[in-house]
Amino acid sequence: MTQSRTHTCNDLRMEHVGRTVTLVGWLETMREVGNNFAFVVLRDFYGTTQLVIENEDLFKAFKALNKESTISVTGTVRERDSKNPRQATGDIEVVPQTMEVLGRCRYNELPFEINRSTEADESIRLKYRYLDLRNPAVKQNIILRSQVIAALRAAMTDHGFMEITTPILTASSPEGARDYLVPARKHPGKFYALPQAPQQFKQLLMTAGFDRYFQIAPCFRDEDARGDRSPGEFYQLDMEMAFADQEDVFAVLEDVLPPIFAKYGTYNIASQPPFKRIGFAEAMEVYGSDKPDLRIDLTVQDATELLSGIGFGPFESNTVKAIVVTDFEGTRKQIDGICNEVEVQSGEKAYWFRYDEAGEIVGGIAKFVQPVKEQVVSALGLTKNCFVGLTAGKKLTAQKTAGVLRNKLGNFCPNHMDKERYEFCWIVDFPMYEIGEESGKLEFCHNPFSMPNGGLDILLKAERGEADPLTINAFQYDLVCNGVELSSGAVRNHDPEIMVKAFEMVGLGETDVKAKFPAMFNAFCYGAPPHAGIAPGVDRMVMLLSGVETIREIIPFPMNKNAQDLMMDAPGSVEQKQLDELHIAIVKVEE
RNA sequence: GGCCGAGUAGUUCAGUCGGUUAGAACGCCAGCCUGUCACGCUGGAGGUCGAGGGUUCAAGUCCCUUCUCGGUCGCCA
Repeated sequence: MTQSRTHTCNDLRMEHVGRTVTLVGWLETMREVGNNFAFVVLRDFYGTTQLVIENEDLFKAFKALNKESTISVTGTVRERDSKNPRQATGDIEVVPQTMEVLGRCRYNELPFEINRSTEADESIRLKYRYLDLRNPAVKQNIILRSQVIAALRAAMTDHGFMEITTPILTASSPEGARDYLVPARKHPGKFYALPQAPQQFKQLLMTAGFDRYFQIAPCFRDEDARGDRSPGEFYQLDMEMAFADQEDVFAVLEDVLPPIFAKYGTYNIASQPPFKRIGFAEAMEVYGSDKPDLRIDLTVQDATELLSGIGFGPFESNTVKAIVVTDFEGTRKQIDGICNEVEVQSGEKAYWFRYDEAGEIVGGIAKFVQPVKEQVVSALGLTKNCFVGLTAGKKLTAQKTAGVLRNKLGNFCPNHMDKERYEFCWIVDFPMYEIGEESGKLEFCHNPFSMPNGGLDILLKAERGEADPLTINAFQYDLVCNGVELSSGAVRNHDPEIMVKAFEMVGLGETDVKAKFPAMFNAFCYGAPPHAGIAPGVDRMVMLLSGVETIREIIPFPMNKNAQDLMMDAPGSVEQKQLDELHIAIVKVEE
């Protein structure tokens, strides 16, 4: 019978000296110093403890073991001759009298060294994720994830929200991302779909009379991966409130998120409520992005009138945007580097000139700016030793490129960006409709569930030609933190009549609404409460808090870029019998 | 799907102008070492240079094809 542990590998301190203890864990390393004498590092979830082997039999037993075997040792705690201040248990060591092997590691060579696993090739880390996770630094991100989720649950519950689970097997939704389909054995030729989000269910919960719902909800979308977007599945803090509007939703998240960011984040400073609110149009105009990083104090100015006619080709009959950077210190090479990065990321060129110490326009496109120097200096408010970054193109292109340039300049200039904090903002007043690039016709800009600002009246006005549909805003909002889009939400359209009218604007009608969202449309005909909600991405939140570069670092068992689980070997083949039961035939398609 | 980058020992990488037996560090194995903690010292094993084809007297290196991985754009209402 194995003696159970009396302490963890992070427990023992000077006060325990002289005690007999039992520790369990993984054999991390063995340092032989002399004959029949060695130091062993034992590691468990909580930490590490040094063992000293002085006994010949034990020495042989340990030497015969491969690293990463699990063992149990019973021995005496002793003060160390030479203490290690970098180890929590560094003042003491344990002298084992007995050692029992609990789980032998069969391999003397591992795919990578545990404590340096992050340096290994990612495919190998993913295949041996259970070894990768033994690395305390890797494990820490998963611990953080667990703590953040626990804190979110507690905060939401405190605010009167109730966690309710919604179906994982549901119906395919006609719009949005590509669905993951599941064949229905009892219904040949038909399919379930995994939910892209619990969107419709949470709105139905509101209609059913639940007042405040939330869920740490798994969402499934069959779209290609990114550094900050895991393929296949991700988690949202999904929430919805009945008889509530935009202000109610904002108030909840402004209350819930800052303390959690301040407590668990790499940086311990977070925006205090109320978060800054920026209209979509203003965000594009001033920050060149609908997810501005407010840690950067630079803004975009319009310089179309000023510079489009100065004879510089790329500016000719285009919108021109300028970003003025005061007290700029950068070499020609660094400026070229920034412009090059902008071009790689946006596909558009950035231009520049400087207003130097002597009050001269120099560098970049200075030659073209020189003749209008006085106007430029006064219009852009230039002070000596200024850098001016410029972008051009059609309005949206010039704005977006300026947004990329703004980020690059901010990250380059420490005096224009205080990185060590979390800056939240709301982006509000998204347009309800846009002209589709391919169709050339009016389309929903974001999603058809949002309530138009102005309700039925504004839609009727637009129908009568008294209002431009492109100026209609939706009660829709994004929460942005440090340039990352954390979530989208909206006041929902809970009125069947307004739903139909909203669809009619884009050439659809009641039949389409009923066909696409039958449950919701029918439900709303039985008396629906006005409701609003939002769904911050849990993975992105944890990513921001931990400061890691890729989303895979904060997912316990991530898939690779091609949506494969290398550890479980998924997706994999199945037996013919399974396919037969599901009425599925595999057909080879010639490319 | 497009573009960019990478693929050489168990791992991370180097490998010049195409030219001798493809190297280093860590890991592994053996020996030595009684206060190490990235222990140290000595020695050793370990390679289909992602795969296939081509050019050449000669290819890790040049050319073509292809596979895999990562980044990015498309995509993600």
